[in-house]
Amino acid sequence: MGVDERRGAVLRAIVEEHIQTAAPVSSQAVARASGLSVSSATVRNDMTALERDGYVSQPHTSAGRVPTDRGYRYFVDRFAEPSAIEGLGINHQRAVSEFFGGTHNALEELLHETSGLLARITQHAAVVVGPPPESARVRRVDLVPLQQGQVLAIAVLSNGAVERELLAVETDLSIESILAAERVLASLLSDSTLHSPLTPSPTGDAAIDMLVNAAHTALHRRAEHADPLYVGGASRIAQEQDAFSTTRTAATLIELLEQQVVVVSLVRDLLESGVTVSIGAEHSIDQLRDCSLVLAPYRIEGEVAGTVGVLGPTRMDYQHALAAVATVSQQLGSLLSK
Amino acid sequence: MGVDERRGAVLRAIVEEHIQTAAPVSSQAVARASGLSVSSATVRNDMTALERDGYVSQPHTSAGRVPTDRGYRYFVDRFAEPSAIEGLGINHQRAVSEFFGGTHNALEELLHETSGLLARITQHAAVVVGPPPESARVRRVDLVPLQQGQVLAIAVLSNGAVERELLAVETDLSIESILAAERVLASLLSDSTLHSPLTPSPTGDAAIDMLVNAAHTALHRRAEHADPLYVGGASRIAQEQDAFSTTRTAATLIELLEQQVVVVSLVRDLLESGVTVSIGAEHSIDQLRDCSLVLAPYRIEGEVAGTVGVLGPTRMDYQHALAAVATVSQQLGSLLSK
DNA sequence: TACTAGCAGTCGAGTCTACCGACTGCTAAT
DNA sequence: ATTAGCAGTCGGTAGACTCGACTGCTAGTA
Repeated sequence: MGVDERRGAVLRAIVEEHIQTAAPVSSQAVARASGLSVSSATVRNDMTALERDGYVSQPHTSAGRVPTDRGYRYFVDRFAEPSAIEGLGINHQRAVSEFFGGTHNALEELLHETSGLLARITQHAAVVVGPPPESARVRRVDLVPLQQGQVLAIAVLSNGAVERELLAVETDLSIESILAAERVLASLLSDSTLHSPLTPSPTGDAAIDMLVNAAHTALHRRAEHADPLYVGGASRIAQEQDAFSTTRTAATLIELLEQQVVVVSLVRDLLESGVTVSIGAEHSIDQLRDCSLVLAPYRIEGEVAGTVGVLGPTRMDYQHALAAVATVSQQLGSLLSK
Repeated sequence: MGVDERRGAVLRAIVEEHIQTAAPVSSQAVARASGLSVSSATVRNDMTALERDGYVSQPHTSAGRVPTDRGYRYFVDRFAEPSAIEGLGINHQRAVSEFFGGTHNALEELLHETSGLLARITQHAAVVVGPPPESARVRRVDLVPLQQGQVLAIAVLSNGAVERELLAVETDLSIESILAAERVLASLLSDSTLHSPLTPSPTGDAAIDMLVNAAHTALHRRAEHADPLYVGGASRIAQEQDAFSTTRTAATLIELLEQQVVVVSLVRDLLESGVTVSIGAEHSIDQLRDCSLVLAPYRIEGEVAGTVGVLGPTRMDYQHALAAVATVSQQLGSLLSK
């Protein structure tokens, strides 16, 4: 076995040990657990080399080594990815099967529950990005008068999502005008996407045209909103005392998840550049400096429709997280394709 | 000034001081800040009496006094309630006005944003319980076929809420049958509540009847679900380091909010017995032992429709919280009544 | 050249002590 | 009834000390 190969094994042992114990890993522990038959002194030499190259670091002089972001990165690229699918225990596999085998409700609820499932099996916070509204076709458009001067515009999409916008209208608008506008919108939008650039053609009746336009732009605008995000198990973040030093950082993280938009765009950016695991400060969101994000896109009828992901401390079980997101995304995709 | 009156003033000073400083309050501090012109020795005598009666307690022998749940209770009943509405600063009042003056979307989004507003001005977690589905009348029923064998049943309610249920149907169901079922449901449910005990009368066509029944029971069941809960500012809980000793308890609290059901029924129970402020262990939810809950129902056209509330540590600014929930609930109610 | 054994050095963490200061409770005086 | 003053209690902090878990280095070995 060459030196480089052994150093990889040492790094691997350091990462695996550190994931388990959360403490700096000593040369002795590596010599004992790595399966290599070398002395701790040799391991120490390798460790100094690994430290020189930036894969591990020392909290203080007389302590063991802790992996750096770079160390985790090497570990994930080299050791974790291949066996992703098998890495899920039988219990978790069964939980996933039961979940997707059971009955579910409309899209939004399903996605929300999926985030809960992922959080449960990984013990970390989980996110699910829903399919963007423009990916589905309009199946139905309703204009429902609620009170004087208020009309609710509703679009039912082919994936089961429902988009709504509340419109303010003139109070003397007749039921007949609303029905007429509804018909115009239905013929305009049916089987196209909300995002489609069609413009309504005037009917001649100004009141109807105004309502049609208002509803059309409102629904159109909604389709351009950020994709919907579902967060599960945010409370796990507060449990990870050791990883997120101050409670302040934990609170900041939870707040970030509440705001949604930052996370959604980060997830999108990462996947667009083909990244499925983002470790520590690799991305540019300062508040997520101490976190890793493990992602897997899910496909509906072959097309990428959304993403499931796990958000945990950099010191997380990547094998397990990768296996979890892979399994869940695959099952979710096939359920939604059905 | 009688002795009892002075003791009340001492208790009041202790509570107010403790709310500000989060530390045990000494007799000196009370003598200085209470506005009473008595010596600290007199205050000490009153403090022992207050302790004997269970209003305050001493963390250890040589420390100041801390209010007990009972102390807070006396404070809230005696000093806080009267001036509730005025207790909101001008900045917060403006924030509320701006919020309710702006435009909003369909009901669910409005309620969610309201919880965020309340969290922002109180600096605590906030909850909003939405109007129960059965309180609104059905304005529209849709049966939208999504894919082979799937029909989405949608009910639009008069308050702008939309209830959905996904139905599994036989794959060879014709569009005409679905439309026929939709008509039956529409005439059955229109202008009644989802909760209404009407039963559909058979049409003679078995396929149609089956679909009608499935949709009807599904929507009916949904109306019996717990009322919807919107949580804002859950991250504030993690920020309150001193109040929730371990991070464990903070995590438990956030988890409780995620689960929704416990909180919803607690809020309902409290309001039904006329309680608007629940302090510490007064209620029976063990995880909320160190929390207080400040509630205010909001009314839509005179009828109680839901609740807004603030969830914080027992050591919270009750004056401010009461003012905040009072103002927000009032404004929310009048917006929804409009 | 590659590895190992062993020793000296470093530093964090835990323990013990002493001390300071912030309180209270009590008593005697007003 | 109130107050001033004093003695007593106890938590928190700082310093000294020890323990032990590491590493880095050097000299020796295959």
